[in-house]
Amino acid sequence: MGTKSKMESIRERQQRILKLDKIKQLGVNPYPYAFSRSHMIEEVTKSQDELIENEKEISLAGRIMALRGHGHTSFGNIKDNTGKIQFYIKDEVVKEDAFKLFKLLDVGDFIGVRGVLFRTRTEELTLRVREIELLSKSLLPLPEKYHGLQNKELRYRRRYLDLIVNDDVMDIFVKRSRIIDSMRGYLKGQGFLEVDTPILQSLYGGAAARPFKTHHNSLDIDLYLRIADELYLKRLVVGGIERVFEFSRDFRNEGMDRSHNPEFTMMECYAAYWDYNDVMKFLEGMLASICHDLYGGYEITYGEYEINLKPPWKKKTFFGALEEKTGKYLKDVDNEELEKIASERDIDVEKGLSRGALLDLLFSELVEPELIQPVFIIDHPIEISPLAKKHREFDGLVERFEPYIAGFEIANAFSELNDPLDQRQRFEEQVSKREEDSGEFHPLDEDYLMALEHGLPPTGGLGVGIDRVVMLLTNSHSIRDVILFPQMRPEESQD
RNA sequence: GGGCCGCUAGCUCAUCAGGUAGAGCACCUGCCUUUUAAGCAGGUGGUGACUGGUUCAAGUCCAGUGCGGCCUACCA
Repeated sequence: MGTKSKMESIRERQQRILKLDKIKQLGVNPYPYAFSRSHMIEEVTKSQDELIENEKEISLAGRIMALRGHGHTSFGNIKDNTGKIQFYIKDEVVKEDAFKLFKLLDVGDFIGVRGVLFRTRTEELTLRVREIELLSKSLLPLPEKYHGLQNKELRYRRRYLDLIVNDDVMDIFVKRSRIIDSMRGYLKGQGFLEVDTPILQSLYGGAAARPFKTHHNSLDIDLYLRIADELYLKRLVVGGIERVFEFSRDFRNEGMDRSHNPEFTMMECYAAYWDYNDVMKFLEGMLASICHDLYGGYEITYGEYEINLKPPWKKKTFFGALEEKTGKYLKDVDNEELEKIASERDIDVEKGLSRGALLDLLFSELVEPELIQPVFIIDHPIEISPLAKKHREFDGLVERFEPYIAGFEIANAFSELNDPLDQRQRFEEQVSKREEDSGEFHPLDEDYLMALEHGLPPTGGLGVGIDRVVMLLTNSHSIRDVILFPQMRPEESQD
């Protein structure tokens, strides 16, 4: 049978190819090179009174979104990146060939039009077309004009259609871009330098996650896609870049769900001479500023919640928050007791979990879901924070914080561990624990330790989950709605 | 990984109890010089995700596979 092409079964495509031939017979190139437009549609809408009054000839370009033919005339709509406008074309107004061409156009085609604005009987702003140019002929039809594209699978796989048809989707990705601009501007305004560090790393680190593995042919070595850029950025602080940041695409070879995509974007930044208190102030200020840039205020709606991002945000210690829920201060409580507390609350506990894992579990089950308004959870147990500096006051804790908003963690930060001998010891503990768990060999990052031994100043560091921030600020409930091309299984297996 | 649900025309969806499929939009033909989910008349379009089973007969029942959605778990 050979390959069955879905395309070839579409009759409409064949119809459009016939039209394409007729267009060529008119001497028209259906795929010309450029078109100069005088206005964007949004500008036209804004200054419509003036444009109508002066009968100013304008030119617009865009995709045909609708056609309503009436014999000798036609109405239609074109859409550009700023909006949509109705046009009106009448056979007596345009040249004969132009009307012939128009009759061969379809919804989905790109056109350029020149003419003068007027208002119809129903007061709709409309361009009376004097000249029309085909800018690109489309062969496949757009989704249905009223219901649009609903099927989520198709929306993710053919995001371009989703963007054409669902304005709110376009809006999310415009906002995503603006959020990143705003964050970058804020960082630069505070003297941070943007850098690029390796994505292909021979040794991965900076987080606890399984990596993607690849191979470099001419070096004949295995490489990993980074799971974090933390260790490289701190090398740069050692190198004298006192404030440094990177928007880092990270890759983690783990499960996917509403808040995890295998590749995602993290903004990490490091500032010499800051501790985690400084970072907290910085972060709340930055997020509030981004929100203000976007919406002109600090209040946002996320699902059923009204959230206020205005600083200062509350702070709760990790164990303090747990104590509120369990009535017990758990810092010095042993594993057996922790397991008991979990099972009393119907939390499934696997046997042999480490103390850190148990605490983490209790926290995410009991505390996390209730952290709706912005709050900094601070001073985590040392077991789950191998890169954070020991707490200046409390034994067994580190100077770390995680801000929670709307029930999920949006960042992770600490006073960076800059004692090279302490770091070595913590790495060694991590490594042996991981080897126990997975049976794999995990080499120490000696190169990073060497950098630390040359001296890292006191440093505050921060990693912000960009996708989650975008979710929060666009009221999106799946990470797939804020990533243009989320990871999907291939549609057809290749033979 | 587990549970539930979905997959029917390009798109959005029907098809109640098994009798070889329908609508709207889109497309084609005709009519229509201010319409806007334009209208009117006529028409084309389906390997019912895929594979197998039960049955005289399967989109419909059963099993498996694929892809997806929601929930859940794992994972920071």
